[in-house]
Amino acid sequence: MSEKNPPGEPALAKTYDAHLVEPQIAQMWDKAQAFAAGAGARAGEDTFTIVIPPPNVTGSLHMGHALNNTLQDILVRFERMRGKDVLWQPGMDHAGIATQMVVERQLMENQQPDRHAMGREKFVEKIWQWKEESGGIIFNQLKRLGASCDWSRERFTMDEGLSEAVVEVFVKLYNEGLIYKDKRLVNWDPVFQTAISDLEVEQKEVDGHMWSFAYPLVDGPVDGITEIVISTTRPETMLGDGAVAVHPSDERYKNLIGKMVRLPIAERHIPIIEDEYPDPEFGTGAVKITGAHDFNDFEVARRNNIPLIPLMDGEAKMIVTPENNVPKHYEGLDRFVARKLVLEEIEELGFYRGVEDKVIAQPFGDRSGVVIEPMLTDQWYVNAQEMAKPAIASVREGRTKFVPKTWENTYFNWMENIQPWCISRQLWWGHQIPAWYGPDGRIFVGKTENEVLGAAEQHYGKVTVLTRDPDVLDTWFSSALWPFSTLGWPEKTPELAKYYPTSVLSTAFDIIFFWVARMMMMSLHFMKDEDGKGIEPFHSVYIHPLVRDKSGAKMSKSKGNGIDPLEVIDEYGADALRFTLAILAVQGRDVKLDPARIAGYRNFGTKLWNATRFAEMNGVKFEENFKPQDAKLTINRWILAELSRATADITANIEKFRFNDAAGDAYKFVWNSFCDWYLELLKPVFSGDDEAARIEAQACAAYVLAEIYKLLHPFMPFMTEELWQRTAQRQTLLCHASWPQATERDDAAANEINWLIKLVSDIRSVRAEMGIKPGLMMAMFIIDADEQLQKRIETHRAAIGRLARVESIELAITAPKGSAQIVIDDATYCLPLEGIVDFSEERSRLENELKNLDQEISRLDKKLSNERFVANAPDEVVKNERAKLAQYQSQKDKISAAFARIENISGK
RNA sequence: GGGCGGUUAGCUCAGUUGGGAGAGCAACUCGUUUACACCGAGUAGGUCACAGGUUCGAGCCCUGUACCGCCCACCA
Repeated sequence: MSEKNPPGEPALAKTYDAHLVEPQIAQMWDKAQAFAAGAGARAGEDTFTIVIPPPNVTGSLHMGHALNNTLQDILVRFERMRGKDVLWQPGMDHAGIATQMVVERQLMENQQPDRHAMGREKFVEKIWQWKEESGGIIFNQLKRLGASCDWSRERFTMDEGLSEAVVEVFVKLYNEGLIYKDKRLVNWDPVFQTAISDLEVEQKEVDGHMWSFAYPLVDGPVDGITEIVISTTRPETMLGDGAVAVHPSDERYKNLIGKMVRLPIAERHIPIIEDEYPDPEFGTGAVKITGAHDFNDFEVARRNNIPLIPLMDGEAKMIVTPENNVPKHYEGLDRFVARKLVLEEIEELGFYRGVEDKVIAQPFGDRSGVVIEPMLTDQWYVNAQEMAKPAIASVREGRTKFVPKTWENTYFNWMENIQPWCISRQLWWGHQIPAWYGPDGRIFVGKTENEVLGAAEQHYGKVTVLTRDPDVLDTWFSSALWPFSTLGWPEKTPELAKYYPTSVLSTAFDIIFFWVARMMMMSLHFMKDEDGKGIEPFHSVYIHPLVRDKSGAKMSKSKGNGIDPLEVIDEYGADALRFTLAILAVQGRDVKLDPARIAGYRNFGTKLWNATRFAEMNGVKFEENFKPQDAKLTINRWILAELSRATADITANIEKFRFNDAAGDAYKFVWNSFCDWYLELLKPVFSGDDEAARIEAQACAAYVLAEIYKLLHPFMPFMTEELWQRTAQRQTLLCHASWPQATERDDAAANEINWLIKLVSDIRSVRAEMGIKPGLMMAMFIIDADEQLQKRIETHRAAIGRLARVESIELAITAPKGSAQIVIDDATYCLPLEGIVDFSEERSRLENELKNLDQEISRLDKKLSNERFVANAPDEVVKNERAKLAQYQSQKDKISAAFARIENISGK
């Protein structure tokens, strides 16, 4: 007689302590350099590269970062386990305006001299100092999240190599005529006193007014008309008017074209011109033209040769010049103060013609939050229209794909209407533009000062002093080079050869224009194959959802509804946060994050932990020699089949970026299949007399657990690595273990266990509905049990007994008096209830079942008696429906019989 | 003004080629049998926004309507 197998003392603690484990695991990975480029790769496999969207050097981790980097890490860990040569390239960008802002504020707070007093060189030095001390804290935060970047390869957009790339690109594009300098209107931020690009301007609707002013005709009435009335939402700009425009078709003004009007206050004479721009239906149909402070007016002025008359300085304060002839008392006034004054004076002068309230769209600087002023300045531009062409073609022709695909529309829409990209910024922090000016203003562009000095000498015929352009480049200019500059370009490094092009880019939709589009343009221009064709920087662009709070509002500091990922990690662990974000990351829909969900998925981790603990208590040990295909026990064959199915599903879903489905598949397999049924069904095996069965079960459980650790590793890297290390003498880290393979499934075993699950569930339902005490052991009798069923009963007698609280199972010809009866397939299972419960309960239960069956049967009946269905539907569908109907019919017969018996017994 | 997305259980959402409406959470009823109360067993809950159409058959495809959200756009 073999000895029972008593549960052993567990070595694992009762609950998992993320706080304790995560730093230890992180350290272990770090020590092993587990995430270095190519670490764990198997020979003959492809490379897999992701460049991290570089966070701002000033940044700290918010939920959007947590989501994006979790998803990237899932991909990276998944591919690494698949044996690929993986590089996840980390780095950050210098964030021109943001960083300069931070340091300037710091100077102010410490009552130190401001940057102007300090001078450029010292100020930039100060920023570098700030960067060393407080920049890049986000990297430690990403490490806490478990991001498996190759941290040894960290880059910074301002470091030496990347700066070299920037200069190289600028000079080349300049020489090709794709970068040029131009004087035109730009979006000017009066707070930061720099130009910004269109993308950094946010149009917002605000309550405003539209005022009307009259400009009198200089040479007296025409057709009885003495003045022309214009409307404006920005009265102060009238001081800079260069003309009044009307539509050529506008009969009202036909005879006024070419006449002069007097501009009040500025007391200048300006012409009435015709142009297609004014809409005769809108307002008075006459538009004032302020070419130097309005984008539309600028175009009108340009094509009609109307002078552009600037009114403001860099702080958007009024200036007085001979050209604008603005009265002296306006000098230095803020534009909004000047607005009031113009209104007052116009009214005093008698030219005021009314006002109406109006919602107007106004441009705001995305960083400064103040109203942007269109200003006439010299700036550097990229000919984006030209560079967009190959970038559009790549997506059109499917060489780069967006996921979800719908974002391609957004991409095309923007790319096809792209405007020149203003790349110069009047800041000090950034890549200074490699352009120098001669005494006559001639431009010399080159990689180094020596290079341009040589060129200047040649041009002027003597050594000439040049002045360098003080401006720096838009931060996005250097970010646009990220996929190749981080790999060493312009040097021909082995990394560049190996890891470019990258595989996937993961980012938020609002970055498509800022970054994705520009990486496409730059990469296609500079990275060429042997035939000179541009190579796309990545094959897939995954656009991740936005994280919102649980009621759908955007998380923001000002609203105070943000959830700090670091606080979440402190409370629940990084694994819980990651799993939650992954299972919520549905394509094409925002993530609404409810903290309750995080607790729920933390529980999932605990569940797995305890499953391992339970296994350990029952002598489950990893057996190198266990061969899943040789498993004999039905229950083992079943769980292996389920494992295979889960493996296939999870793999396919990660490949498709369906993170929520992948996480959901893993969740269901672990909790519902493995814990709820497999471990429960193994309990009698562990405590039973069949030693061979026990040994196989122990090995199989260990095997499945190990596969679970692998499958969950991309989602919950810390806990799974910990369990992996603790459950066997492992030669490898889990993060380098081979990703599971789906195998052939045993359908017979699946059928058998599904029957068992159904039987146990049904018995439990009946017991609960009848109000039978949970502890009460019952007898069961089976009618119409065929040979196969009898065999199954023998196999699973112990399991049924334990899980359904059934102490004896016997065959019978008829149902014993007063039984509850369950019909599964062709057999009827009877639980004698006499003396235990009232039969009215059982009667109504059976009635209910009959009602449901009748409904299904009549539905199918109707369907199948519809000739058109039988004629038109595929044969297979019709066959299935017929089979279902037959099954329901037979089930109905059995239940009717059971019902009749009950009626007999209760003597009703 | 143009474009995109959404509307499915009390809440948050799945539902990938049209073929018997699903999950998690919450609720309710029970409960400690070899792990886990961060647990187990069970129960209830839906006119798939609305109106048409295509089809043997529609949550899914088409048309329209309503409401919500987002993006882009220069009406002074």
